[in-house]
Amino acid sequence: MAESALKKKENGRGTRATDAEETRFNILEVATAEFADKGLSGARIDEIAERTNSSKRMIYYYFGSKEGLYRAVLERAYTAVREVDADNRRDDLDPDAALRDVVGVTFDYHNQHPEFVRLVMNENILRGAHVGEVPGIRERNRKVIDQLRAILARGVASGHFREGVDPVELHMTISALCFYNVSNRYTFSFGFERDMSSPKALARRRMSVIDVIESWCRA
Amino acid sequence: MAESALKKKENGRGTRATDAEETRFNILEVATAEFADKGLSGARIDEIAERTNSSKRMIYYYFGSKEGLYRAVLERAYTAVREVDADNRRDDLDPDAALRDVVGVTFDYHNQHPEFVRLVMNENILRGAHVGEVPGIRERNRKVIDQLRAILARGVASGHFREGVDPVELHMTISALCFYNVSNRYTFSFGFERDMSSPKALARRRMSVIDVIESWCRA
Amino acid sequence: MAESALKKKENGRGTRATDAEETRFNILEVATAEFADKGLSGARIDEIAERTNSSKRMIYYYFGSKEGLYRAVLERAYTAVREVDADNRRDDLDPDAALRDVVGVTFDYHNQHPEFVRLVMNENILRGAHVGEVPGIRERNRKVIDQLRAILARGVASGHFREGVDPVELHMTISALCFYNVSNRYTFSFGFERDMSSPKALARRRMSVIDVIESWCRA
Amino acid sequence: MAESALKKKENGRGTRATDAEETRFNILEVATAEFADKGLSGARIDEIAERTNSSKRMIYYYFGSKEGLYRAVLERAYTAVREVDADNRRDDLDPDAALRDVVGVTFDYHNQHPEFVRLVMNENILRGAHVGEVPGIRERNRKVIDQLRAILARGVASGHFREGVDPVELHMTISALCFYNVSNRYTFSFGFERDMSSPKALARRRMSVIDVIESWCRA
DNA sequence: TATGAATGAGCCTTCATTCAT
DNA sequence: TATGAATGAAGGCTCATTCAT
Repeated sequence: MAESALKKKENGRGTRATDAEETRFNILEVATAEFADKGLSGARIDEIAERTNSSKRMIYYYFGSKEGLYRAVLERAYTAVREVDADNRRDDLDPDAALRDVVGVTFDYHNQHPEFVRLVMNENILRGAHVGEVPGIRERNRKVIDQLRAILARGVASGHFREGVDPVELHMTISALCFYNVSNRYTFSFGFERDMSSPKALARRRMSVIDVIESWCRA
Repeated sequence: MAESALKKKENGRGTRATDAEETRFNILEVATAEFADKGLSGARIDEIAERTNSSKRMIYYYFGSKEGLYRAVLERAYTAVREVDADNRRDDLDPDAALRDVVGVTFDYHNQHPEFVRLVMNENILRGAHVGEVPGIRERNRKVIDQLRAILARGVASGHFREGVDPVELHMTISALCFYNVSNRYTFSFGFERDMSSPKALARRRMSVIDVIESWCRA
Repeated sequence: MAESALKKKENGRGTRATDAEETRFNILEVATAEFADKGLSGARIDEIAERTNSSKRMIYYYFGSKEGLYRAVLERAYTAVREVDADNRRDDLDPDAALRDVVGVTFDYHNQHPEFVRLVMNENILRGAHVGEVPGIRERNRKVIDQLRAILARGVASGHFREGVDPVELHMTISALCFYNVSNRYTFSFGFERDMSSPKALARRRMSVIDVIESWCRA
Repeated sequence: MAESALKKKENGRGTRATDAEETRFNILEVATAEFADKGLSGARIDEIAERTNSSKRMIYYYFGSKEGLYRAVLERAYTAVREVDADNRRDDLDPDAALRDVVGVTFDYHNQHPEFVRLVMNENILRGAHVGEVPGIRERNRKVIDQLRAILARGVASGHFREGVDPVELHMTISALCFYNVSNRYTFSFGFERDMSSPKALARRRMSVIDVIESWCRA
């Protein structure tokens, strides 16, 4: 992660700047957990400050306000996703395997990052009030769509996939299936008395989701 | 809706009983909007009271606490869904048409009831803290699953559907696709610059979702 | 007790009046317990009403206000004491035995009626704001003092008691010793790790108190 | 008083720390008056805050809750008593004079500190719910008992006092007589039409109380 | 850069009391 | 006489934010 690197960033003048970045980083870590846990209105500045290595005053010093801190948290979460996607190169896989890989990786990321899912849920509760101020989201998404479009094109060319699958629709479908599994875990697993968190249940669902996507694209 | 009926419930003695139920009903309506809008912690009892025909004191008279009111709202929302499902009889449709109907109705319900979607989102933010106290959820869900199981069985028998589709997985898939379209509307439509609310966009997505489900079940 | 008699008071017209008195009586019983338990400000009208056979409205119907009810409770408690004192005739005892009897009976009454002690405590917390409106207190007290004065006089005449003991001072001394044992039971028994409520402890303290009074009056 | 000393506590860095203690002290002073006046349930946080040099918010900052403030007040009152007792050395007085001194000082303290008496009354109304959390009470009391035991022993040795007087019983008797004179002032002075607050009345009662104790212990 | 103290506005909740029937 | 519904005022408590040092 980029943030880990920041922690040890050295400079010639001493340790001051590094301390500042460490403080910022530490606050963000704590705040991410809090906002993901309770939402914007449910989180408490006092509680965040308490779990921090620094103080409440520092939160305002660095982030200006509760909303400013929330925005910084949201941005950091989206940035982390971007980095994951950027890492993946699938040009050497055949279209079908590439698609399965995209779906699988997406599924795994959501499960491994419930805090991201919860932040996005909360942002939608707020009707996207702050997402507009997070830079770079659209660029990242275009890349994601481009990648899917390329895979689809290769699949159509190779006869694996049917024509007419819109890459944005495809992404929305993948995203919905992966997101829901984490976002609605509590109400669904209670209401349908079905475990959704065990490795076994996740593995099974993972396969189902891949299967859904594949059967939809197949020629 | 059942509540509308209550409003006019007649009794021999006059209108008193009806007034109390009207008050309760009115509070629930307003509270549903508020909790769906801002979540449990974001909603304000004062604001709910203001938009009500009665007073803050009456909220506590009838519901005991903010959480008590929230639970009543949650229960009412789930009850409303149950009633919709119960109304639908699909025995006279062929399996394929029945399945398409189920998906379409589910899709429409979510779009027409964003407040339900938002309440469920919020309840998941709260890690399902209150859903356990809403009676009847599991019974209703069993009926939903039974209905899907029957459709799947008929489809397998007629050769339309493949074997091995688990009805709970199927429901989860349908639900995810319909839910996400409303729940993540704000972040998705911003991030991918795609309209998700216009009648045209909804009609298109509705078809896609039906198509996803159908192609997954098809033999 | 006079109140018990009221419960069954019959009249020619039916049961209406009796019901009313029963209601009043029942409210007073419950209110006495509540006010003795929590004090005037700590007691809750709602809770009193709940434990009553009737309703909150009836409390206001019969007693006008929370304070009115409190005054009625106070009056009833003082009336009960009066009746106990009136019952006691000690002319046939020798002065020493009579004095011992007065002290013993007073000690026992306080222990058997902690609710009376607590009501008086509370009234003193209120700086005696309502005791002035309770009729008959002074008359009763004059009788008590007269009785003590007579006993002292007989004792002086017989050579048992010294001269110069003021009957009001004597009553104050008796009262203080009997009252404190109940009123300060909680802080004292905690602070000095001494049981003050067991039959054994009470019997011992009873003897001490009698002894204190006796040795003070003895010639 | 220890608190007065705290007000001027000096430190090298300036006056900040002192300000905080002043605020705490000021709140405690006002709260003591309020709780002594109205009891725990009768006291109003708003009113306390108003009479303070600081604000309602500060009360919660320093004491957490109304009960927390009440406990702090109770502790301070008990601490003050301890200090008074600790000051008194009576080894150079003969047993009789020492006992008279103990009783007189106790009598005076109660009269000069009605707020202490009222706090203890209130705590007993609450059935000693908080006294257990006040540290040091038992230690202080043991010292008081030890002192009495020593006086009694000296008196028995010198032939002034009889044997068999239990020091705890003695303390209870002294305490009862001194406490009652303040605690039941309102109901008693009304009921018996006797002044209990004038210097003259107090002086007279003081002598009586000393006399009661003395005659009880005398050989 | 850092910290403990302080704050005003507002939040959830409760109370004694009254009204309509 | 009796009851459920309703209320205004206030009570305890919490929040995000700022100040003094």
